[in-house]
Amino acid sequence: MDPVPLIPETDISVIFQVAIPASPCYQAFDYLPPHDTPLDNVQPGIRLEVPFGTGDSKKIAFLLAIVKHTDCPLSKLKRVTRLIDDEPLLKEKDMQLLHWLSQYYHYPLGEVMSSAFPVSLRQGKAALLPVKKKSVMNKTEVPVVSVEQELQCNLSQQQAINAVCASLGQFNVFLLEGVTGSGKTEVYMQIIRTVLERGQQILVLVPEINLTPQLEARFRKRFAVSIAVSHSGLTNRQRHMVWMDVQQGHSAILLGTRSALFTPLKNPGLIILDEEHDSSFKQQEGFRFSARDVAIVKAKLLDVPVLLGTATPSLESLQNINRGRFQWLHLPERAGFAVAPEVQIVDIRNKKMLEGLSSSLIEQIKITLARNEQVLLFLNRRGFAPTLICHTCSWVARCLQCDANLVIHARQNRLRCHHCFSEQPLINQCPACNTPALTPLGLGTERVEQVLASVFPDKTIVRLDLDSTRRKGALEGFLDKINSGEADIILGTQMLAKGHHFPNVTLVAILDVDSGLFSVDFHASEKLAQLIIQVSGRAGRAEKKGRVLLQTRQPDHPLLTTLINQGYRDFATSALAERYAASLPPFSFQALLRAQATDSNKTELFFEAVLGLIKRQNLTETRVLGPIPAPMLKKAGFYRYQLLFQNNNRLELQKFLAVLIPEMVKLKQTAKVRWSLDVDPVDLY
DNA sequence: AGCACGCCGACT
DNA sequence: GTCGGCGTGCTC
Repeated sequence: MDPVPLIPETDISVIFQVAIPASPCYQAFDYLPPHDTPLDNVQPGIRLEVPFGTGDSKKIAFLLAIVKHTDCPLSKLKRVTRLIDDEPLLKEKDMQLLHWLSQYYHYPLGEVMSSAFPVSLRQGKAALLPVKKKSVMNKTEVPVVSVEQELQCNLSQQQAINAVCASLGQFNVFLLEGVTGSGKTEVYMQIIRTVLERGQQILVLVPEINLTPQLEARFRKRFAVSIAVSHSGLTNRQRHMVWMDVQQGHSAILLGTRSALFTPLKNPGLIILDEEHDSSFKQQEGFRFSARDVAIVKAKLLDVPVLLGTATPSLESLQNINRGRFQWLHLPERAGFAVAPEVQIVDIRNKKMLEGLSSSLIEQIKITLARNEQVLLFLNRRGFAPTLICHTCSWVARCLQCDANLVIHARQNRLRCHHCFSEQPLINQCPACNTPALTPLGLGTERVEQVLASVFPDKTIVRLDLDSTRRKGALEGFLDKINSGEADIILGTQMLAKGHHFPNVTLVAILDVDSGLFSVDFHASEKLAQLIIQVSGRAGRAEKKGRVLLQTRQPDHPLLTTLINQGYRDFATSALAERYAASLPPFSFQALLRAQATDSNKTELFFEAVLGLIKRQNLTETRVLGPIPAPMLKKAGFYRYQLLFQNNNRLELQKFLAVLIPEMVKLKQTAKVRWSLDVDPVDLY
């Protein structure tokens, strides 16, 4: 046998180009190959350990390519310490996706790669292979035993299934628009069955962790295949195992939240993204990607169809349908016997209110409870009251770290800031004028719970918000209470709006619609309309007809009247027309540069330097708006400002950022602030 | 981001 | 005399 060829010490004709997660480092780094290691089977996508920086500190790096030369002075070249993987954990297509992500979001490649791996693999732990089972990807033995019978589909469901199934094996984006209760999940499952029969894997993404259990349960009931579930609730080891399991092709279905998107699929056949309009798909810190947009890019790379499902399509997706880029699939009616709820505006101007509840709402609650049906009340503000005020001297409890009021949490006797972690005991005496009585102003879920308890003393009330569900298992307990019929009135925030199926709820009320009507962010009306429709969708999902009440002081607001009289699609059409007239997304493209520092002078100097750079580079094609202070200027002790970039052409905006960001990183003012770039921001403030 | 180098004020 | 402040610059 031939001796293994060793790379002589002096031979620099082999250079390892690697990506290292070392935050602001955008460039690849060059290394000499490791000692005494045959290179015949070394492929891009493997992990390496490399010396990096001063001392003997080591980093886990990712091999990008093996090249023949380097621009780096030879004296600087260090040697790779060791190869961690024998075989690449990522295939070429996976690597291509990561390269695209780094370029599009202008985020360092090393960090992007790092975020694609579970923590233990990031840290360089060995890739544990799950026990070798027979791969379910083996076409010859399809284990698709439907445990549960498929439901009979109506014509539009069947058309949707046929359209996607006809496209298997090639890229296509489908938008499945169906009201709550129209049977989207059945459509997903029948398509999934066909993909399983082809011996391929399915990636199913949901916006948040709470939505995984019910979908998982339905999949398990239907399919006798290995199903992997991945979300932030798993331990590092569990995540590692799930990741490897899917990578090895041992699980046929991967169900998860946005981070599951990066798990490499051995044999991908379909990507499903449920509730595509949901802004939780946008990562709001660090690497700010949109899981919806990335899912589409990934599907394109993999040559598989991607199916986006929702009752309330995002304006971007509707525009993509209008332009013929997405194929529209529509489920116009509710499946089975369910009928659409009746939506009604409750004008609360000059009405006597009982802690946020109008008399007509209380009347409706009574009628509903008398019929032994459940009531769901939505208020997007947790705590007892958002303000504590002194009526003598008008002192207000403020957070010292933020430009915000402290929220009263009566249960725990605390005043809390919802924007930083600060909190303090609840006080009764005004610290400014010593008046021995302070007044809680405004409404939170705790306060509404209290008034409900006094109006309906013999009824069971369940409050679902971040505070009440913090304890592990608490949410499941509440959901059981609701589903068993023990709960009469369900009261809660955001988390009620999403996906949960409460068949006995027939009355839904939104206590304060107005808080969403007058925002400075142009996305707000779209989000409010989606929220109203989603919350309304909780009403009357079974045979019982539902009723929805919207309490407002703006009963003639066009958003509400259009939405209620003409429906979501008409609202969306007029909202798109407004966006077009104002050249706003999806008719233009934006990126938001945020910066914050404890010393506001530093952010000022930073943006001054950025503007100077833009001028020097003569980057005139792209509109530059600002910098402006964030609406909450001071948060957690940091002063925050932002600069908005906008261009009608996505590519032009990308070119602009591609010049600006690498130059900006080199400015000395940049190092003095915490900054972030948000491409396609959904939260402008 | 970390980490080291480097040049100016109050201490044993 | 020196310990350490953080401003600046680099990481193959």
